[in-house]
Amino acid sequence: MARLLERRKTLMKNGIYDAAVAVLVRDGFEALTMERVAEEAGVAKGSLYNYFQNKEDLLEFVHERTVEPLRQGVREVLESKATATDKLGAFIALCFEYLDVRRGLFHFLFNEHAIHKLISKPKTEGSRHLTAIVRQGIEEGVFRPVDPELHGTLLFGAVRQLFEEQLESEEPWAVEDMSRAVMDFFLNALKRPPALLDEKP
Amino acid sequence: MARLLERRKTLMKNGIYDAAVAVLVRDGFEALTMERVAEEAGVAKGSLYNYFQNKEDLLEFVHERTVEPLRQGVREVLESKATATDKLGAFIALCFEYLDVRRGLFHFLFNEHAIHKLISKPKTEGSRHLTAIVRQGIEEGVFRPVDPELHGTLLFGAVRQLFEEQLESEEPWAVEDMSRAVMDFFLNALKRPPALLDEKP
Amino acid sequence: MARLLERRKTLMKNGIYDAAVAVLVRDGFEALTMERVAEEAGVAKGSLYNYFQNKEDLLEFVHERTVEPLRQGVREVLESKATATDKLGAFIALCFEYLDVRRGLFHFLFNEHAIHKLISKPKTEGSRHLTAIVRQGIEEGVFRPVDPELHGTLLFGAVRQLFEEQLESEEPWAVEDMSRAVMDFFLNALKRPPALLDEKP
Amino acid sequence: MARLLERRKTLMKNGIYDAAVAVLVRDGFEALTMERVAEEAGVAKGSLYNYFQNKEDLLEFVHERTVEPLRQGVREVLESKATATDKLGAFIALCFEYLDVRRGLFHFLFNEHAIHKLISKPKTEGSRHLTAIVRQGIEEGVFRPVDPELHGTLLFGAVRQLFEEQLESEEPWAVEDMSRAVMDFFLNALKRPPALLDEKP
DNA sequence: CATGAATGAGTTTTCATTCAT
DNA sequence: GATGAATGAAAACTCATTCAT
Repeated sequence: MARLLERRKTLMKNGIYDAAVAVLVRDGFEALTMERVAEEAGVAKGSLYNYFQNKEDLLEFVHERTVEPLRQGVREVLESKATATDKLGAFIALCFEYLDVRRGLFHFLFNEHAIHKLISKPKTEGSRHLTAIVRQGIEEGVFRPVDPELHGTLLFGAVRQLFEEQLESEEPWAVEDMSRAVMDFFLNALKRPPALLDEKP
Repeated sequence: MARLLERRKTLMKNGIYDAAVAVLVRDGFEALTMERVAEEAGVAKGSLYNYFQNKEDLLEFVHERTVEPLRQGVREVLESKATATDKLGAFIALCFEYLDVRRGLFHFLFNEHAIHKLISKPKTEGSRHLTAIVRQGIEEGVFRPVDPELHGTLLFGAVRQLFEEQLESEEPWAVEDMSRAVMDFFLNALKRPPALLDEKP
Repeated sequence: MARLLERRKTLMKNGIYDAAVAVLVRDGFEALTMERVAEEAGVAKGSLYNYFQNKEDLLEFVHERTVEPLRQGVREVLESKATATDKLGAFIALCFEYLDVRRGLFHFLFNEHAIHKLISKPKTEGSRHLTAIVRQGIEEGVFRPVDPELHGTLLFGAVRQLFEEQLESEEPWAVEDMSRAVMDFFLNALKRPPALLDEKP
Repeated sequence: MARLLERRKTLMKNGIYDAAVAVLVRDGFEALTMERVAEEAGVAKGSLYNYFQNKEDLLEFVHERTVEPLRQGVREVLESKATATDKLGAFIALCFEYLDVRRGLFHFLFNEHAIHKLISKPKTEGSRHLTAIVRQGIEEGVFRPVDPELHGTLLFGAVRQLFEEQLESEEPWAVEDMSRAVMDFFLNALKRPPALLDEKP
């Protein structure tokens, strides 16, 4: 019984989520009023408050639900037994595949100040992931002995920028091409000089 | 006489600019109401509308005026006769020096959605500059024959990310250290493999 | 069977009454929403409407049920065969004993405007009771020949004020002390001048 | 110049005050929305916020401005050199004269919970004044040696109750009659018994 | 009868913009 | 040009009441 109610609640939250995303993608953040979300969701304004305490709450939910799958995927890659190089490739592929699906929405998620207040972490979360990969790569001896923190940041920034420009590009690249190109860039930036290949770090 | 009026107008705009920046840095974007700007500038709310058509206009001005010096510096570097490598170094140094001065303000400029609407260009402007440098480097034969567009984007993203994380960092790096580290990263990502040094691109 | 249903209904109303009082005492009138009452009573919001037509109805019930015992006690005193002096004493004692039990709740009952709309009578009801006592006392020849209406009002006001100040007092008096002191005041205000004791009114 | 602006501001506040009072008297407290006040005052809703920070502020102003004259009068009486008996008479007269002017409004001021929160003092302020008078009367030897605190409260309550009942009465007394009757009551309640005049208190 | 999600009118508050002085 | 009071549209949020299950 409680299960049924839970289901209903989830269904409703999903509907509201979809509505919010639709408004966001179509009209942008400024247009995201409770009224419009309700309208889009086909419910009354007041009903939104049966599922979210306030607008901030709803925004947080939208962000969470949107980013979670990507974050989850990245986490799995990170925790796998793969080599740093493979993780790097997987990370990049994940990002761009995800981009492909959620184009419009991400524009909001990546840029919104109001959201940034809530989620100062996510921006650096990517950096931290890449930092971990870089560190692993160095330990595996396939990457140069660079500062992992710094290079994690730089690599993440590179991905993010491409991500964002693709987001608004009129003629975006194919996901595979982007992934390959970025991977190439990363490996060149990190790979040990050939002359040193026989040295052990 | 017209000259004098022009001068007055400029003076006033400067005062308003300073006020807006002060509010922005101190209280954030949400607090940036016309009222507060006027108050901070020591003029009447209505007077703002003698110098700017509307809030959007003022915001654009703030952005323009803030970014312009950096943009100008970058342009000069770009148009100079220096080698790609030197331009790269100069570009990076310029960015981080600028960051050092305007910390608080940039937080707003880089993250604010409302602003982003107005200034979709600047974000890609950096990419274009670096694209130009990369292209020059390739022509000069010191960089690998990569896709300049893509690598311009990636490099700019790397700088931007570091820039932003430094913006909110509790213990930021020294500007010189950052510049050197980033330069190192860039050169490694772009330099021609030693084995190919004698080939002509 | 109808009897049984009646019982159930009464039980339910009692539960709702208790809940409403609990909210009122704990959180004040502004917090008395149907939702909170239902929650406190452990029933669904909609169920309240099976027992009360609307909020106003419920409020009226709360008032009635709260004041009724006091009113009943007063009525019994009034209708008894006691002397005016004894009735006066009993009235005062009743009031302050009642106060002692319902402190928090009365704060609401005595001061709330919304309630006053519903219950313009009760305020004057006390006056009327005391008017009756004064009238009896005059007839019995123990009170001065004053205007019973006016003095009923004045005496009731005196009790009420003390009542209310005690309600919010940090260190309230003992009930007996208060009763004695007020009785003394009343008798002095009403008693016939000793010199006139042998005159008939 | 500043004087002029000050004047304008005061004028406006007066207008808003009048409007608020009109709504209050005509339609009661529940009907006192910012919208209705604005409408009644013939200004825009937003304009109210140029003179009052929020609704609470406005309410406080209404209360203050309404009660102040009475309070001022009472204060002057209290601080005068008159005898306790005269002060008592003056106090009573003041109250009822004031009542005569502000009938409808007082209903709100005396009963409103929301207001009471802001002004827990005023209710007891009257008690304190009468306490002072009683104390003076005892010192002057014209009142019985009663507890001034208690009797201040009782007397104030008596006045207040009469005040309130008159407020809603269909056929109110003349102010002079009321004053005389109450004064008579007070003096009887407080005067020293003639037979005991030679005893020491 | 019990439930509690849905409703939507109503409330406070903000703020860019206008305009009379 | 300067001023700042006036405006009013728009936003977030509340809550008594209804009604399908």
